[in-house]
Amino acid sequence: MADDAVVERFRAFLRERSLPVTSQRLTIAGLLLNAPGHLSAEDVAALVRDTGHAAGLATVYRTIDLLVESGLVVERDFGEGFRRFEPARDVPRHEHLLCSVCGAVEEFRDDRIDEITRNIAAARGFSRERHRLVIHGVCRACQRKAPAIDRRLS
Amino acid sequence: MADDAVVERFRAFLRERSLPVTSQRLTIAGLLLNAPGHLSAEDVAALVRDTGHAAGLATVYRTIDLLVESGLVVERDFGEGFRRFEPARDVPRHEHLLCSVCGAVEEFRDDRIDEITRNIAAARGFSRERHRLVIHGVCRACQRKAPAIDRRLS
DNA sequence: ATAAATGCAAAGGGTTTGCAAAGGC
DNA sequence: GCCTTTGCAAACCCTTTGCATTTAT
Repeated sequence: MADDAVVERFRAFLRERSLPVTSQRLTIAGLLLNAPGHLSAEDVAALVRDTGHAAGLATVYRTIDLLVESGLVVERDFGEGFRRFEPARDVPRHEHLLCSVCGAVEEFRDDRIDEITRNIAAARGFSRERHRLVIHGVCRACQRKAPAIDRRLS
Repeated sequence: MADDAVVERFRAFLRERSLPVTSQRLTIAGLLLNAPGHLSAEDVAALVRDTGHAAGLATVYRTIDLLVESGLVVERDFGEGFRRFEPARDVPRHEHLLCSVCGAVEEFRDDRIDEITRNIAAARGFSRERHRLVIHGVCRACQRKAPAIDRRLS
């Protein structure tokens, strides 16, 4: 995993910038770039530890910054009080559903959103850079568990 | 302003809960509920000071919590690292445009967004609570100033 | 050898909380 | 008078930064 295609692209990015290719950077990149997505910085740090590697939290943050600058990772803010990061591979214009019970994130894509936001922005004389749409709710799995809890509480 | 209709509703909310009606609470409610919208907690605290009143920042936060619980104020998170609050009066389902230069917030409404998110959630077995759509870009006013800056930088 | 990255701990911004003093009911 | 709020400062969470040490080039 430390030498797969997407990590190679990060390595190339570092070389272009004449930045040292350190083992921490490769470890973090290898894990985050191949993760299923939507990890917090702490999640990444935990992954590093769990795979038997070592990297301080500050280094995780600093490496994530580089991955974002390289365009290989994108930053997400779901209003949870912390940021999440996902590999750019998945990015081509998708939106998110966030489960308010378990924090799970699902993705969806709908071209109408893009078109609508484009039109709205144009009508307001707004130069649109991007948009963020998040649907908050309860995922299927948590709904199955929820009724029992509701009964207990009421 | 301290005794307008919407502040009366807050007063009623406090009474229902048997909570003391303090001058700080009325001041904060009167200012926030009648504000043009999208204020941070610090904005509210500054408003309090600027109108010759006094209330500690902690009290501002605590009172905002009550206003949110009462449903008279809604909380917004535009990913700026802090939260904003707006009177619920404006809320009937609107979305936001956020200027990434000056931080100005504009609102718009589009019923298709609601319908689309409803359908997406249903298709995923997601019980939808709400959604948040923010268009990030540069507002008309900032675009007028930007070209000069661009030239200066390049 | 040089310049940069690392790790740790301290600082930072927004927000919350503990506790003595003040105030509504 | 009892119970809650208030104000202040300390604590808190996530993130960034300063600095001595280690590492890539």
